[in-house]
Amino acid sequence: MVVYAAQGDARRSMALLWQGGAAGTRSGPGPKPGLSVDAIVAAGIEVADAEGMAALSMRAVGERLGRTAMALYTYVPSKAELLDLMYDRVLAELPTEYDLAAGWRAAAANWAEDAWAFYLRHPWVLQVSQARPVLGPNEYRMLETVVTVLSGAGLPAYVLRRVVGLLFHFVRGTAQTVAESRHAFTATGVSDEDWWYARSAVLLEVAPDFAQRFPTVTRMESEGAFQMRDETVPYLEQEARETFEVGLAVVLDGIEAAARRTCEGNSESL
Amino acid sequence: MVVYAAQGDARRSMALLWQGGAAGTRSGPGPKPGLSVDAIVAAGIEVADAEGMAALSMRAVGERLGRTAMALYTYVPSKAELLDLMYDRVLAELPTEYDLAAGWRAAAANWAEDAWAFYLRHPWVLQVSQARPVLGPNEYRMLETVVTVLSGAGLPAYVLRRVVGLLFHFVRGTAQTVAESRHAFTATGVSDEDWWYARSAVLLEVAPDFAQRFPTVTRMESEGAFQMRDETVPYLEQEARETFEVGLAVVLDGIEAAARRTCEGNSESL
DNA sequence: TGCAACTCCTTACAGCATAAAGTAACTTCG
DNA sequence: CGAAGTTACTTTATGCTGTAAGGAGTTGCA
Repeated sequence: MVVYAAQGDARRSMALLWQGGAAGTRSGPGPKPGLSVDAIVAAGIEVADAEGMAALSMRAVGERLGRTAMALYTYVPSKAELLDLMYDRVLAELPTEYDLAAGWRAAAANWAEDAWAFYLRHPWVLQVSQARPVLGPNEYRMLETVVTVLSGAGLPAYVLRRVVGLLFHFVRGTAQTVAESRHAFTATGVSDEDWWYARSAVLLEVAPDFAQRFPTVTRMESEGAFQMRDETVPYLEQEARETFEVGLAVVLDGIEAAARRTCEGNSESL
Repeated sequence: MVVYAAQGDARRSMALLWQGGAAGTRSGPGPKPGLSVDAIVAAGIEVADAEGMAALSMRAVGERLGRTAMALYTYVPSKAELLDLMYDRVLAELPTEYDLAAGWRAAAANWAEDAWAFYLRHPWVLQVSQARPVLGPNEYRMLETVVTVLSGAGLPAYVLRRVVGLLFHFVRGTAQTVAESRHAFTATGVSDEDWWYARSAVLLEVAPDFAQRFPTVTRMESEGAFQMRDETVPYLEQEARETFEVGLAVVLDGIEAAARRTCEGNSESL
């Protein structure tokens, strides 16, 4: 389930994002507002954190506030705008200050670690589409942070801009695997171990020639066999964690290599 | 919209995946089957290719075959299993042979290019969850291909396994940006250019202090400004394409660095 | 000729976003 | 002080979704 940014009235959504719910309190006729944009956004985040993106419905958010779904439409133009606001609000949690004294590489690793933890705290954020982004203040704040950290590598602006994308895709992708693994557990009640055990047994039955058909995979699986580090953390989650750690090192190595090439003066020889 | 793999009867789904719809033709009482698993899977792929994952409904697939939605349940246990079959079937399109004579790096770049094109031909594939994977024959075939190609780098199995994950996350992530950008266009009719033009105008109104608040981003945007290469390809799509190209080079550099460290004998010093 | 098996259809249900219309509360103006 | 106008919120309704339940019609074998 990918959820797309609101494509309606740009002026209204951007005002909600950048100027908060109200630009000055209202004082006209009619009953006093019992809700606020802020309260609705907060309730939306609570629902999404607790039950996931699929459970985020206008009914659910309204219910949490003691209202019907339709009551929310007084404050928020549509579900898409509500999600934009939730997304930008929750991004405020991310730190912005990273010590560059120990080098950009350590700072970048720390940022990636914080972002990873953030995505796992709010896994629904991974389902917000990245094309045609929300363009809220906290999205730019996060971007400013990453760009500042990676600027230390001394890449030309052209490369820097794309490397930021690479880092985002990588962190989001690995975090998503963990998020989906957790979702599968809560949805089915079957642990990663039990799932894998059952599946691989059936796999052997159904494809007895597996090792002949896929020799390289078979060899890698046996030689690079996974070592359980922590019995309390599910199998697939530990795998994803190691992909994150090893992959991050590889990505940072790659950035260093690109920077080195820049210094040697032939930054365009990709 | 992430769609998860079927979690039902493992034996039945795996048999469908590995042994085709029927293990031997049926010859008992009752009317002759008018459909087949193959035909249903093909129709599903057609729907998903043409209208996207969100439009893939049992009703839509049935309609394409001149049946009702419920007719499909005679052949396929549920929508989740149908999607597993669609996923594995469509993966058969990917090439498996890459010439390693020119080095693993060129082969890996070629594979990434083919995978990127594949994902953009079938963007709905990007919405199939990667945790608790489908485990079909073509998924393993693709994995075998990638592992074979990357084996050329001489990484230890432990690292190789994780690097495969990195490469997948990266290719899928960049392709997804393009897929979502295209989706946004067909869904709204607004081009990337028009969208960005309208949004950035409002952004200036609503955040006049943008350059002070986000100086590093502002500097990167102006220095690394995007140069339109091809007027016929949308803006965000060209951006994503460049992230793919630059990012791929960085990732392959990183793999080379990891391999070099391995040769020097301290592969674990990440 | 029955009977069992099988394909396929109709109907039904709960849940989704949101349009439209109605009710009640509140301020302001005459 | 009462009417008018504005606003908060509710109810109702529409067309989607996956799939459970039950029924109709077709076929092969006893």
